[in-house]
Amino acid sequence: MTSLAPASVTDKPLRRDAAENRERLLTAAAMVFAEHGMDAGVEEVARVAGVGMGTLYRRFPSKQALIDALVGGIREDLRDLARSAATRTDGTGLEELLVTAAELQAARSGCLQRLWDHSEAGRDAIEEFRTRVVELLHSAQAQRRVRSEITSTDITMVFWSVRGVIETTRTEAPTAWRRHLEVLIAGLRPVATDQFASKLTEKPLTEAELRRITGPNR
Amino acid sequence: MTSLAPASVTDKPLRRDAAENRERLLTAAAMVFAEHGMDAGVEEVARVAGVGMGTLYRRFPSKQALIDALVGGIREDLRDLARSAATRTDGTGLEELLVTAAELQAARSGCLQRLWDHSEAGRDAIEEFRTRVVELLHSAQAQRRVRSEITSTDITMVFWSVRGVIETTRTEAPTAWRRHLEVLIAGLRPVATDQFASKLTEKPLTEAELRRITGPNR
Amino acid sequence: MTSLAPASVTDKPLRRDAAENRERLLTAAAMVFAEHGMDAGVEEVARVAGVGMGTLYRRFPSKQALIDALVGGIREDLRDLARSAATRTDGTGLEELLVTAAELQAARSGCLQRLWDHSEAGRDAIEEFRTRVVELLHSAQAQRRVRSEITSTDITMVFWSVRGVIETTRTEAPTAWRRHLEVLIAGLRPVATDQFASKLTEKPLTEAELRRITGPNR
Amino acid sequence: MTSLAPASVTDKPLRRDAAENRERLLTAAAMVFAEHGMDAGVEEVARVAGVGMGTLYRRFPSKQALIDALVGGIREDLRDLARSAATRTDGTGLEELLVTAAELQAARSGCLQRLWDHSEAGRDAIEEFRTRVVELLHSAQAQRRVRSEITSTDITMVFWSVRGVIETTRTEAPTAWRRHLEVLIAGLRPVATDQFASKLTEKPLTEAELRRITGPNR
DNA sequence: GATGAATGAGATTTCATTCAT
DNA sequence: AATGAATGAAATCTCATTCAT
Repeated sequence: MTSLAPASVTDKPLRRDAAENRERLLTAAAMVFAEHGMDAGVEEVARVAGVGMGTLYRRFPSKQALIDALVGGIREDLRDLARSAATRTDGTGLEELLVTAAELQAARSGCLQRLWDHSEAGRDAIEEFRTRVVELLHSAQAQRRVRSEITSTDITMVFWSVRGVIETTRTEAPTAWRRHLEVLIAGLRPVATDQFASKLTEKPLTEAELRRITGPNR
Repeated sequence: MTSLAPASVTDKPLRRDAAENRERLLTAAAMVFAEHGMDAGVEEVARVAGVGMGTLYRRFPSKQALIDALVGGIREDLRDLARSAATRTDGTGLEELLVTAAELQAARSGCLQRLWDHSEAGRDAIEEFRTRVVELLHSAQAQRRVRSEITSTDITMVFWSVRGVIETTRTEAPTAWRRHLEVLIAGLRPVATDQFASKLTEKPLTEAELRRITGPNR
Repeated sequence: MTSLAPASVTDKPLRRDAAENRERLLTAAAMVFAEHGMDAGVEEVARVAGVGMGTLYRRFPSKQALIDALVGGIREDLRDLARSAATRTDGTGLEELLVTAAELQAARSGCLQRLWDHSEAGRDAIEEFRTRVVELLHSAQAQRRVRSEITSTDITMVFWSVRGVIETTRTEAPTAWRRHLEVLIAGLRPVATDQFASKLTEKPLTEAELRRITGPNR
Repeated sequence: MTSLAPASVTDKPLRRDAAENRERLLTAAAMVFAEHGMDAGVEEVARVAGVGMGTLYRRFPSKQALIDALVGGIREDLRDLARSAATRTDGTGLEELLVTAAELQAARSGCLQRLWDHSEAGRDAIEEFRTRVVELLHSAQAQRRVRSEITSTDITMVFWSVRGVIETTRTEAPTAWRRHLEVLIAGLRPVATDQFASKLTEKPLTEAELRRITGPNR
């Protein structure tokens, strides 16, 4: 997993102390937002990071920018997880990704509601992530680990779905989502031709709809 | 489905106009919170309801109380949906409830994050709801519509899970959750004995954990 | 002289207490800004007005809006002074206006630097003011009280010029501008044909330039 | 005209690079304050000067000190202009000074409001300036270029007055003050004995008042 | 000596709640 | 009882000044 928020390659590198403070602020923000939600004050974030308010605002020009940096970092981590999963050739990469991405969401709860929305931060990363998901899905389907009806948007909805469980259980049962994910994966499997075989009858979420949800805010 | 928020039976009945204002406020709050989230101001709620701030605070002693009333109403509606599903005797009641409860969550998005937490509002309703879920699950399992490994906490997590999809898609694809719910239900089905049969290996969420999540805040 | 800030005719009238607070805030702002400049904090304004911060921000959505209201009020007062001066038929109206407008600037020092700039507040009033100045100038010239070379922009510059004296002297010699205005008016008088007769050689400020200075900010 | 801000004779001379930085900072400050007013941040000044914040604060212990240095420089320039005007023996020195001092104010707009106040910077220079103005006035009066009623404080108010025009017009009509100054000078001329002869009736600003305005802050 | 990051007090603005009309 | 104006604590953000590198 990469650092919380690597400096963009186009910006001049930060001085070492500045970069350190940036990391501390992102870590602190992750903690504070995870605990109190994104309504938590920036003062608390600065306090936890052990820096002054001015430092926070020197590194991030607004609270929103801080949140964006957090979200961007998670999205880059998601991309890296997808790359890693893509190295599997036996069709299990998708399942690996479902698990590792859920672990990531569980570890970074606190700004998950921004993770899947229009926000610009980490756009490239999330685009690559989605491309990898398509490939991983095809590979899984080729190996008959996932039935052919399933679309990549169905997989994307699994990430959203897991988020709902994580946010509800994070405090009291922080690994409960693992059980739920097993049920979800079971739902993706090819179906035996039996009495209650669950053929999907609803139309999948279209790519266009997905882009309206996660794509750039028009 | 019951009224949005019937006065508790222990309170003296409100005058008719007062009761009307109460309903208007709850309806307005549902709309406003659905659109702007619970960070929306109470002034906006009062404005949409067409009443003054004083009236809002006469009916609900705090913003929290207003939210609680909303949540309580939804919980009572959930209970009613469960009662209704319980009238089915063919084992399909659980599936009916999963769908109707999701429809309810979709219609009442805006305070869903409070729906499944500790809050006191509608406690009795949510307790009865859970009892009914247990019965419905047993009935479904008796009819082999759901495999025996599934526990009632697994079902509860389905509600939480659907919430994640609803919150992400409500604006752009308000029925997308239906497709996802199909996948989820497929995951509950008995598994054919084939290569990738999805035996659940993770331990289910325990009743105790569930109570720590949704039970009274200690 | 009109009230500090008459409610615009298009807005619904304020409740009496609200209107009172509005006036108190404008009066307080005039005092505070006059004393400490426009850098003075809004908290001080609220304190002097004897109201809470929230009240200030209920009446004026931003500090800028408060300043605009002040400026708009002064501009309306300027217009009224011009109207009043216009009732004179003996050519002395212009001189009356120069004096009364200076008195007004002296009484409302504190936001004078905004009085003559692009700001939108009281635009109609300032436009009428300028029209009246043209008429008053013509009348004065017809009576040979002002020499014919003088343009209305020369008169406008007299207002700006007086402001410079007022701002410098307001604390220590609050009526010093009266003497200076006499010198200025002497400079407007017809010139006897003597040795150092001051024919004006510089081109006057054009109307177009004047509008770029005081007109709407493009 | 002297350098922007020669080091005080009592300080040890600065190293050449330090002196250079000092000049660059003063030049930058003049530009920045002229454009954005004295509310402009010191960071902007340092940026324009091409030095770091630390350097700025090494040269000037506070923002106020920077402004004082600017003001002091302008005051020394004013003194030099007065000295230069004093070389004229034909009574036109005063008029020359009025023009050149106005040109200086126009060129150094940005801290004009501090130029004529209590601030200590360049006190000696401004004192000499005032002495020269008295001499120049007497000379002009001896040559009948200025009428005898005019006092030196009247002349001082002309500088303040011109400032008002410069500050209002500097962006859009940077030479408009020249026309106004002509009107002002006309107001100083001896008056023909005609109908509307402008005898001055207001008492002039006294020396004592002037000192309260521009003298040391008690 | 120069740099620019860090500081934190103070500024503006918001909003849940109270209260006079 | 209803209204909406008033309240003020708390939030976000700025910037003159200090300090570690």
